[in-house]
Amino acid sequence: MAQASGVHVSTVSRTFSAPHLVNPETRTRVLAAAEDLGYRPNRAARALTTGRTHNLGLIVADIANPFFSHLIKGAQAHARTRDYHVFVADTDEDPSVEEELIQTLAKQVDGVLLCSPRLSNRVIEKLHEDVPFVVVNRRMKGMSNVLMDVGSGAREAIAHLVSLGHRRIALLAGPAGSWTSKEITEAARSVPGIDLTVLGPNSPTEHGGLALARPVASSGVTGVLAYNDLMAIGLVEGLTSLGVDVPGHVSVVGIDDIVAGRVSRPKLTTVAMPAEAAGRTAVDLLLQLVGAPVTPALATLATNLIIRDSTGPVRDALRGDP
Amino acid sequence: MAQASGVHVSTVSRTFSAPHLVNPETRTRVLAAAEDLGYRPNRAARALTTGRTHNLGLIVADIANPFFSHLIKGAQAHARTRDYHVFVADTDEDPSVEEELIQTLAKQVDGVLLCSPRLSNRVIEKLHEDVPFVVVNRRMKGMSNVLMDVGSGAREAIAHLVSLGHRRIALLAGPAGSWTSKEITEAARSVPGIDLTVLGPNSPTEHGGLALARPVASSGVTGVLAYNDLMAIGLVEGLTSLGVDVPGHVSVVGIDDIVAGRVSRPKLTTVAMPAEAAGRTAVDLLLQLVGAPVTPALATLATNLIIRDSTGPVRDALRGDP
DNA sequence: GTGAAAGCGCTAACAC
DNA sequence: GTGTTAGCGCTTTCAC
Repeated sequence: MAQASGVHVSTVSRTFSAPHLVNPETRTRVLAAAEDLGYRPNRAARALTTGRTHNLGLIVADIANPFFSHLIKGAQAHARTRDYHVFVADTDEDPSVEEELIQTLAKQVDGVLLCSPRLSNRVIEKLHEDVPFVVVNRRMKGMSNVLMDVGSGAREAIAHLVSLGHRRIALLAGPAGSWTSKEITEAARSVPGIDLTVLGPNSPTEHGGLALARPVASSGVTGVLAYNDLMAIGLVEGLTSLGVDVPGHVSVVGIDDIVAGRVSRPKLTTVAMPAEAAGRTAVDLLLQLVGAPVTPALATLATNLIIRDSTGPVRDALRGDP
Repeated sequence: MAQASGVHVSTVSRTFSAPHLVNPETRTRVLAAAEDLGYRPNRAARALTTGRTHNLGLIVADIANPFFSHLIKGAQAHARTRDYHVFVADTDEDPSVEEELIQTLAKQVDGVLLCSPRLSNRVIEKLHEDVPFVVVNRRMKGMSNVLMDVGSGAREAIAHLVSLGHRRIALLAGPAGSWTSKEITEAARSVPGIDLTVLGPNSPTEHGGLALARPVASSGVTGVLAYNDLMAIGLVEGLTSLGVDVPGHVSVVGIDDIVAGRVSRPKLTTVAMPAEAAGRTAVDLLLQLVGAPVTPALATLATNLIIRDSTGPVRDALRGDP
């Protein structure tokens, strides 16, 4: 490449990384040579000297979960516009996998997007010494955070249930170690005048919800807020097959607003989470952290309740029914 | 690290890449030092000399499409067990983005998984000179392929419609450039005794299906096979809001078997595609290609029809109705 | 079994 | 404006 254009390698280098420092004519010549040799600077080699890999790591609990897949889509699309590639990794909800992943990725990326980590604060803080983080859906002091205001979403959801006459309400918690689950639980507990039952921790999947149908049915609650839509959908399935009508006997609210919730019957009432926006925002925060280690930033994204058909008024027969 | 353990760098190197060549005692000492310094060999630097990056590229049309997100999950999980990281990129169905992506990724990975590419054969063949490929859901001579037997799935679906008395059938095609779409179309055309209308190309999304509700309703067909579940779901939504009952007036079959199809009402009859398995298989083929450029392999994965509630018998009133 | 030296492809001073 | 040199962190002959 250097000899193909008749210049020294350093001139080739400058043509790509600091074009203004090279004579326009030379530049044209180098670019032309690059064009027909199909030459592109090797990013790995470049990383070795600059210390910038132009890669990002993105770690989620479950790639196939629609919430995360939208987040990934947003993050990846945004990263690409900034000339960054992104490694995507799935922990399968396993904290030890999460830790291992961060460690092996650390040297290969300029920063990592940690989404809904299940690791303890202590471990996250330790790992943070090796690589910049942006933590999504968890409050971590000293790091940039992208949070969704799921607490107020949960309060809104419960207020909606209360307005329909529900007093005995169940909260289906998410996985252990989930910040979101803790936020929801606290928010729900802060609502006065209701009789709250917290069930969990649970696997945040359709199957996890399905397994809760019997406990929910026998608990006597008339309203349910689930950790996410997948669980809510599983619960509705299970309840229906038990002969419990939704929303006739029990009202169900999910969280996330995934497609499956919009098309299931009854259509799922849910707290919408801006997953793609979270991905974009997280990339922004991470990239500004990479440029110059500034003060960690905190972004909070609004959620909002979408009322559909899985919630309805308490039936007289059940009011006060133990 | 070298001096921390009192040995030369080359010994450290050997400890990690060829442990059997180093004295057990020395090895223990080096490993211990690595442990408390948190040292890990820099993969980018290693790649520079070995030519193996231990990275894979994975390019899909739409990360948020459940079919692809499951494929990604399978590929990524399997890659991790082989000590590979994976870059995931989304083309948004845009061929030029696809090409650019492959080019920037080429030098950074040992190979790429091209899923449902929209590029022309010629361009793919040219790009293949730069980096090994495994192509998923498209037949490409000279490269390893992972195919799903969607042709026989489509035939099975249509046979099912025919057995219910349907003769006037519409096929909702997918995006231009989609091999799968072409396969389905050919398969459908090969079925004798039906009156087939092909509508498309279309955007392979819920919205794409929704937009087809009116054309389908006015076409007089009684059975529909859609390019994927997302479109089928959108179509059902649109049909329903037009007062057309599914499966009363029109029977609908999708392809993929995503969660949303299982929970929508009516539950969607569909051709199940083994997305996760495809991801795993593709990684296997790619890795064996990387080791030693062997003969490209071809893997064909079976599909199967899942009959649910969106298909039913033709109603007498409509039989023969124009 | 281990050290020394060269080199992977690039960038970053430093000369000229 | 461009060439020279050194060096990023590793692997890989080649000696010993």
